[in-house]
Amino acid sequence: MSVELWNGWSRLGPLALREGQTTQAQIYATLREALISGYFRPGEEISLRRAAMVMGTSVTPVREALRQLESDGGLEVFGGNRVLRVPILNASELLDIRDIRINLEGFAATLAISGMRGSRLRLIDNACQLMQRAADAGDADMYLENNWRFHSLIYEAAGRPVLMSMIRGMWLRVGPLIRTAVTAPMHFDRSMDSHYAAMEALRKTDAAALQAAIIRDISDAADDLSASLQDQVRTA
Amino acid sequence: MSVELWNGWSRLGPLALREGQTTQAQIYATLREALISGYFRPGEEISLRRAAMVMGTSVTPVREALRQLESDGGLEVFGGNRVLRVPILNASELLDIRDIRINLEGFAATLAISGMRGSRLRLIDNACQLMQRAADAGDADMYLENNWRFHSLIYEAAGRPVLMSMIRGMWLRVGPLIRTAVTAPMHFDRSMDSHYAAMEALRKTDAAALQAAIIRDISDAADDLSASLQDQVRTA
DNA sequence: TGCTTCAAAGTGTGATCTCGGTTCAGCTAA
DNA sequence: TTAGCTGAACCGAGATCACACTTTGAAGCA
Repeated sequence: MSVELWNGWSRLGPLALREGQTTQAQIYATLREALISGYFRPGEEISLRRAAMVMGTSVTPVREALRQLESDGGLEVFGGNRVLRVPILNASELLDIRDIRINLEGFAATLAISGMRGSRLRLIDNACQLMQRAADAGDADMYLENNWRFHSLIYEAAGRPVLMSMIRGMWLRVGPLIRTAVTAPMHFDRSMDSHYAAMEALRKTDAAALQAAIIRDISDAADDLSASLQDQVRTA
Repeated sequence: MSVELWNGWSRLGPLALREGQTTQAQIYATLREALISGYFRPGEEISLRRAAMVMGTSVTPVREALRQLESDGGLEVFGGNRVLRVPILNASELLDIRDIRINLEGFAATLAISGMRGSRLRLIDNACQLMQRAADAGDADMYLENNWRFHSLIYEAAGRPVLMSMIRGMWLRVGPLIRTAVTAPMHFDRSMDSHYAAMEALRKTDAAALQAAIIRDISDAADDLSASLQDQVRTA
């Protein structure tokens, strides 16, 4: 196991133990955020013992957290040794996920309009501006963070917790790929076009237009993800 | 803890250890099927040690299986003691789940037409007939078993594993309620109407008609579930 | 009779240990 | 030089134990 493969852990550290939450829940939340943010590369292996060492706990809570992530599709077992790794998606799985996202996030968008308040709209607008700034500066970290914030703020307005958790599950699966997708030519520009269209639809409280903008964003992203899939195979 | 609450376990027994599968995976699969089939009532508590005793294993694999089910929404933590129990859904969660099902299962239905083969169609027809027979005999167990088989056979024809797993997750959440829903007046008749409509659409390879039949089935079931929700609150 | 108290039983959580298996570097022998 | 072997290191899986906490029910008191 080369150290280079473990760069995902370099952004993480020992757990800052908070009361009222189980260790397992904190590890799960930490790793899920890391996966959505693309800290781990597709194919990167996650070892129980090493993870426990980084987190400063025993393997027991780590195991349960990783098992949960496996159940969510954020990790997969690999090889005869049953090592857990970040899934390497193929084209058909990507298509599968894209269509689910179009259905669920498109539906959430139509519901979001009626649940939209001024304060939330300002937060969404803020996230949109920060994305633009990140795109101008070429800051992928800042861009991805605010991209998730932008979308989740919209979907949360739908007031559907179960729907929200399913959407989050989809982002967990594509997270590790997104970081490579943003390097696609013109990705920022095309993506921001959809985001501005969504903002306009939100201001006009036009549910159909918002849904269309969201669906276009997902479709464009899926195209770039497919392209980065080729790179991934080529460099593997 | 009264023994009466534990009737869900009476249908389960010690694990028949199969090779090539981890104990944890077998426990998870067993309990998920039991939940989908409605063996456990909403609010029923699941204890690690008791479950381990029934399964004939230690608590470790049971713990991971239950944690996974909690992550899927099939179980929830309850009270200060963090006991796991079968979730008691409220009306808004039911609405949330219904709409997700309409989106995902409706979408899967449209895809299923092109992936349909004669052999699969015969299996679906068989499940439909068994459902009718169970409805005539008032056999809820047999009805529910073939209901899930009927629907899953259709959705699997879409050839979308991720979509399929998300649909299964939704059934896991409503499973414990369905058993009480089938006692609703005319439930069998209305449900079988939709099923026959689906069969006809399958034979005509009419995607739109199949989608409409599935959506109607889900909507009707949701109405009966809401009604059974009232009973649940009243008897609690 | 009704209330408080307290101990026993039950709960999940996390750490530790053993086990069987895989992986891989380094050595031996052809 | 290379094919094959070997042993150390590492992996996850599962059992067991200690611990803190909650629940519960019966005893004891007002």
